[in-house]
Amino acid sequence: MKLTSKGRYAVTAMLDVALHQNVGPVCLADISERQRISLSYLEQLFSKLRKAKLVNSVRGPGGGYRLAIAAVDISIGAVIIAVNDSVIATQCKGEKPCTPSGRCLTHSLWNDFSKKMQDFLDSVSLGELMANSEVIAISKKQNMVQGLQNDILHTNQLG
Amino acid sequence: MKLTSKGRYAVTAMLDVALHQNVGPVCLADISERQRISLSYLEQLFSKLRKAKLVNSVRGPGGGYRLAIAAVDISIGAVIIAVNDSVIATQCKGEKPCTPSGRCLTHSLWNDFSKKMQDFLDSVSLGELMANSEVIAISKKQNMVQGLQNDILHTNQLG
DNA sequence: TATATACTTGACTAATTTACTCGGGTTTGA
DNA sequence: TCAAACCCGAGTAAATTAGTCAAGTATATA
Repeated sequence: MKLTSKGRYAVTAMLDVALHQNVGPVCLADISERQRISLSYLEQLFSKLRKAKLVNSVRGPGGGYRLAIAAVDISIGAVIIAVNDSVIATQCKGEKPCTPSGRCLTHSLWNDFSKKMQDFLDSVSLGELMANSEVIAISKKQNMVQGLQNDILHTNQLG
Repeated sequence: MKLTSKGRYAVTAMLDVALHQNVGPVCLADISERQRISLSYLEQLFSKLRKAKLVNSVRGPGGGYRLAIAAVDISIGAVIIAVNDSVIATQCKGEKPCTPSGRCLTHSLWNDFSKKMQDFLDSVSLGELMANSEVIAISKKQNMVQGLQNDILHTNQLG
């Protein structure tokens, strides 16, 4: 599992699709403009995302991409793995049985962590992020209204 | 937050120190041999780990590195950040107020995730990994003993 | 004090990956 | 038909990784 800006681009783009797909397929040109990612790079990323069955493509004018499944069913981990083709082969798999002086143990400890990491990334979905943000947005809005009301009250009391 | 093989090397090396420091400071040459990481590369990594106050160095013959604090107090996140000097500056920080058409929202969603990720990495410590592994090791040992006993019983019954 | 051990630092480099460009396709709605 | 959009592969500059080399400096110990 690798986590670089490539994965960030992919997740960002997927979030963009999730946010805009209610008005039909989302075309890459729009994502490119909104998220400032080069069109050709997006093409490469979406080629992989499509092969991973995370999005469906609609060709021709008015076409674009749609999520292949619900946003809540798409994990961040799946998106990141989809665009990082080379799976890191960390563990000393058979070739030379690892010096008994500690290498295997350290590797197995790293694998423990790697597994935890994977589980974590699989447990967070695009949909969850969006839902969280809605809650926060609503809460912020309420605070603003509250603040405004306080201001009005305050003004009234003073004036 | 970036997660590449550089971070893996750093965590692996720190685990090696944690596992061997009971017999005094651990020198880089030993880590290099056990974990198959080039000495010079380890020097670079430990220079950063030392600056991050995660290890202390002991110079001269018999010297090496020690954890600066207890293994349970060193998070994987801290180790990874220590060796990745360039913090990814994802968020559109002020420069141009982000097109209102969606960029800011997507970025803030990514930041939500990034925060979760950071919290997760901060929540796992070197010590925790080691403790887990001990439990697993003991359990494996018991299984082996059990298996051996079964073999003996079986042999006796047949012979 | 001499000396070997081991950390410290910085400059340099090959290999790899990332992020991107270019130039062509193909599909399809209007 | 035509233009919008996906599709595909080759190529490439920039960045990063992983590593080398060559000097140091500090210090335990003989």
